[in-house]
Amino acid sequence: MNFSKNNFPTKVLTSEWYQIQDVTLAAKRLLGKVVVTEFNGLRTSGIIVETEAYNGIYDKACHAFGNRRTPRTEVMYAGGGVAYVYLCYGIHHLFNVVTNRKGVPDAVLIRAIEPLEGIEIMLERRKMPQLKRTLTSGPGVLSSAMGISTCSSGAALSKESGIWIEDHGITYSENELQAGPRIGVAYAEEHALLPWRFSVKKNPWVSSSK
DNA sequence: ATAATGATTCGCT
DNA sequence: GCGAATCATTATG
Repeated sequence: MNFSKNNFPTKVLTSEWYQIQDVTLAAKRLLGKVVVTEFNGLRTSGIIVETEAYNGIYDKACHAFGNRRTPRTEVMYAGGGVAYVYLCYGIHHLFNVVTNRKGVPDAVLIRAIEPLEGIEIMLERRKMPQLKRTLTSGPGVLSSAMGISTCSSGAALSKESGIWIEDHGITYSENELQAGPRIGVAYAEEHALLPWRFSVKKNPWVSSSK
């Protein structure tokens, strides 16, 4: 058994954990969890400090709005516990965690992490000389730092696929969390202002986008 | 086959 | 604060 810094027995989240029916609850529960990647023996990890919920077919900001099924969105229907990674603006690979049961295309976008392991590796991937807040504060740069690409889209979150999430016993009470509108979804009309972006209050690693 | 469009980031002002 | 970079995905003809 492995232990975290605070002596908590770390455990890998199983696919059962991701079957949460309420995607906003899933987004809140993912805060404090630890996302880990290990590609080519290079291990990196970080504590999730900012997420956004995307509510499947009912959410105009979600790629699966109106039950849209395309080769890209199909992985969101596979059931909780797989990764949905897609390319945004032709440059950025955005990492989402699929939640809820099979056939319900809910997903949580991971927007920021607090670096834990493999900081040297992340600095090199980002071509940054030293550790700064911007290393992992934002969905695009976080994927860059951890080596996540669209190659992982559809992969089950497990050690076998090189990308998974662990529980290190870090939890937050409701008043330690902050909720606000999601970023970059102005086109989603009446769904644009829903307070479905969640972050840890006063955490310096949260992305600065307003 | 072609054209429009981002769940963003970075550099400059 | 503002605008460009840049390309897979998608819808449409």
